[in-house]
Amino acid sequence: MGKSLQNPLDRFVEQFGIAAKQDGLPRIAGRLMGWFVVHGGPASLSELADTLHVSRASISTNARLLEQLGVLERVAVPGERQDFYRFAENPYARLLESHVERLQTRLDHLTQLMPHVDEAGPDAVSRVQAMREFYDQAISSSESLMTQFDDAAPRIMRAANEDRPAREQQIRSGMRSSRARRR
Amino acid sequence: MGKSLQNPLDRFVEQFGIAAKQDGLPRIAGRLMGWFVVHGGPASLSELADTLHVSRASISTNARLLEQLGVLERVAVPGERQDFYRFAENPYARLLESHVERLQTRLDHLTQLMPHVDEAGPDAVSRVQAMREFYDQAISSSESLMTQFDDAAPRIMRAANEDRPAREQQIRSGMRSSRARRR
DNA sequence: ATCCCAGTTCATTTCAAACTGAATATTTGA
DNA sequence: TCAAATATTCAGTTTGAAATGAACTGGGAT
Repeated sequence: MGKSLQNPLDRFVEQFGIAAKQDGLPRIAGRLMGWFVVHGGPASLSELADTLHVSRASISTNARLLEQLGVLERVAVPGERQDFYRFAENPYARLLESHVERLQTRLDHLTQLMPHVDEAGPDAVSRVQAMREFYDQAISSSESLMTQFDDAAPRIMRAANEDRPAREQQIRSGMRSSRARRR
Repeated sequence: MGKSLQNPLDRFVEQFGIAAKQDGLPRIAGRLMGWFVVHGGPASLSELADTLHVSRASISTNARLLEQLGVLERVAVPGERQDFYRFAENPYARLLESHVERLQTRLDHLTQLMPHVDEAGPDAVSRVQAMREFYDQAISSSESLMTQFDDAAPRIMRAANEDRPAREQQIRSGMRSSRARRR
């Protein structure tokens, strides 16, 4: 069993499954996402259930979850009755949006705490303030990152650069980076 | 049962516990962290086990986990044999470091995939490249955020501003922010 | 109208992680 | 060195989420 570890593509799918668990998503959602990163789609639910060796119910549930998160999109294939999903053209802005929402919730908790924390002493007040500041900065940072992956605003800019592919700048700076395999 | 929901301070501790689960930490680790944000410490393991109503074993394990993450510090209290923990002066840089490490792992997986992904077609190559770029940017963003909360570099700056408290700038900009309770 | 096909929902099962109590190790003080 | 106090480790239990199979729903086609 576990024969899939040989093939690099399958291995990647499994790695994504593990990674997903680490940030609170079901393992199957991660494997689905990994599969679509590689294979793109469109793919039907039955197809996916078959290749990932999980029940159709799980695929259905998790595909809809990923659709919710903006990672997958449902597309119609002419002459086919089944639902098809494919990897969204640009899921990144949406992913960041979800991330920001989580951070915002934490910040809200801290803010709700503020009026009551003084009864725990003046140090408590500054600890909470410092943490609020941290989340505030983290949110700003993620929002700023979002704009780099957002289709809406950049579309205006892109008019002036229509000759080159939309993502080229991103990809090039990725290539330039020496971050690969460091650590 | 569940009487703690009345007190805002306890409620906050529980909220932190839930939040911790969402990013893959044990619930008790989150509750501990929340408790220390409010109460600061130093506190002994027995004390913590008592006030959070969990076993001493769990406290021990999770306190060490948080120590590992740089959230808590072990301190000696004169004349006491027990270990005492307190909230770290500045856990934020460390927290970001852990976050960056996780992102880096994902990026590594993508990089390892690169040499094999072309067999899935040219679209696969650009999807993986786009995702690598996303993680690359996310890492840069978090690292840049890190510098704002890092004690090491700013310590040089601070020499010129020794008259005012170290965290003041952070706190003030937190006050200025109008992010609270939006959404 | 009825049959078929595909997707969703739901009750149940499975499984992994968290938590616990007890045993063990370690440290401190006499 | 021994005894007392404290921390850690570990085997077992509990818990909750994830995954499943089966029942249900809806929507085309015949």
